[in-house]
Amino acid sequence: MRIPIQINEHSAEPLYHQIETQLRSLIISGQIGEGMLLPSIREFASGLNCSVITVRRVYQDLESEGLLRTRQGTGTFVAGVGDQTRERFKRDTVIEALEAAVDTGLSVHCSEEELKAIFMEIVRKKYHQGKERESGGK
Amino acid sequence: MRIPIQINEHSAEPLYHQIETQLRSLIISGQIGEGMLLPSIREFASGLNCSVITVRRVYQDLESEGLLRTRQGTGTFVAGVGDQTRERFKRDTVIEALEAAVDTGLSVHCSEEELKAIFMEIVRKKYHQGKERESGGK
Amino acid sequence: MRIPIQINEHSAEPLYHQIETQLRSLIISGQIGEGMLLPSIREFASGLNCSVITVRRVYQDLESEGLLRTRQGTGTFVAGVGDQTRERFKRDTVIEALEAAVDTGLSVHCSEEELKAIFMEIVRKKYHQGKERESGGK
Amino acid sequence: MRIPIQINEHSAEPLYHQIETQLRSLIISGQIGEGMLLPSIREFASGLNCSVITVRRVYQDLESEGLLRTRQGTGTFVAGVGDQTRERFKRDTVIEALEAAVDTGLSVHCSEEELKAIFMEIVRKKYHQGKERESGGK
DNA sequence: GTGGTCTAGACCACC
DNA sequence: GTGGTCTAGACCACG
Repeated sequence: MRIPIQINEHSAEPLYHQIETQLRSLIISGQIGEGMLLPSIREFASGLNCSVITVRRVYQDLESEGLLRTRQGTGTFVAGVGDQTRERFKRDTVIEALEAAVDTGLSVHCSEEELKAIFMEIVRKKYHQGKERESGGK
Repeated sequence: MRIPIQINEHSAEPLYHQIETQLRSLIISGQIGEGMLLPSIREFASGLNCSVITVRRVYQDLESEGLLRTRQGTGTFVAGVGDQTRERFKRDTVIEALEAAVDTGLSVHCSEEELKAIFMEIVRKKYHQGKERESGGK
Repeated sequence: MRIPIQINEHSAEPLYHQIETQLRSLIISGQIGEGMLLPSIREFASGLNCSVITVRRVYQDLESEGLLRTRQGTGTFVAGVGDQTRERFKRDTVIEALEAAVDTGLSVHCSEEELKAIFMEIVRKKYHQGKERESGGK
Repeated sequence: MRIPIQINEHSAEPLYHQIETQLRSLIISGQIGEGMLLPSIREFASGLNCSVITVRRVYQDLESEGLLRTRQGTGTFVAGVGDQTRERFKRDTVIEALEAAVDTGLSVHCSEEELKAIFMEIVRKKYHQGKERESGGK
């Protein structure tokens, strides 16, 4: 299976962290289903054009979070995530991200109205964009 | 003049970066006015309980962004940025923060409605909180 | 790879600035090609007989100019700048240098004819010198 | 007498050095004639909006070069500069400036033809501009 | 007094 | 191995 991960070379964010964040999202949002076999470390690393050490670290970290399970000689699988856990995680993730953004707005003294207006515009753009792409793909 | 900077010792965010971010906010939000003389690097460092080198780096970085101007033997000043530039700077900062948050929402397949609801709740809480504090302070 | 940098110990020009200027020239003149891996800061510092901090500063400054790109744990690379950008960069550098020289001529009331004559003589000498050295080297 | 000095606040060049360079040019090019009384340190400093210490340093430096002469209680005068000295100085100054510019051209691998073309253009612009201004002033 | 430069050395995170 | 951060401390140049 092909795992859709986007690497941003120019970001200051460490490679392993970019991969972890995205893979975690894919698992928890259910886009990579429970029990599914992930690519081998070498295969994944080659696909991402990065070091095997980096992928190994990602698998280890997510395993220690309980999201993955490794079976010697067999491979790495997606562990079971309860619906309740999934929902709570999604919500927590979103809340954290939005709070950070609102804090930024507050720090530069952006008015409540302006912040809301900009937010609505961005949501409209990004969610609409996605729908168009889906429709286009049919 | 006393510059209100909050340092979080336990954060993974580098010291110099915390200071930079906050000082940048103070400048572009206009809370530190154009032409104002900032504390000397030694004085500031002592106040923040950090090395002079760290403060120097902050001043240097913000100077290379065009927000500060320093003259040897004289001190470091807030550079003159037009209101227009400041507004653009402010808007860009907010847009960037909100886009990151909405991207996060998209990545975990959060619905548009849920995202908006959570956002409104957070804004209400944070902006209201501020007002209460202001009223309480009177 | 060996980077040819000449340090002048006795100059009033700061060390880091000498290195920056020369390294910038090597990059924008295309002598160090796009994507090339530069020496590690420790290696470079040892070769230049200076502190790692000084080299680090050079790499950092050139990165903020967009000429270099560095990734933690991997190294520092020459950033991809288009030929167009490089040409503009080159031309700007030369124009700036020549304008400063002509301004000097004007400030001491040197006549247009004399200035041109001296310029031609210097160009002839320096460009010819270079060619002789190349021929001599064969 | 009003001494025409232009200070560039944004330059990294130290204040005293900017003043020295320009005053030296004015004296050696003969625009401030031999024996002329310069403004008092305080007066000059006030006119330039800088510290008296800075002007004092300028006068001292130029005096030690033999270009100025200070008489206790009387003031600072322009010392005599022989025509020969004046001519040699002018020439040396111009040569030094042009050599630096040509070196820059060489360092970025600018071709001889291009360098000459850019130079001619700049000379034409700057010398012509001056003449126009003179004519316009009449 | 101010900022500007450079050093040696430490510890951490990343690959 | 790589770069990233931070420290203490020195010395110089500027105003």
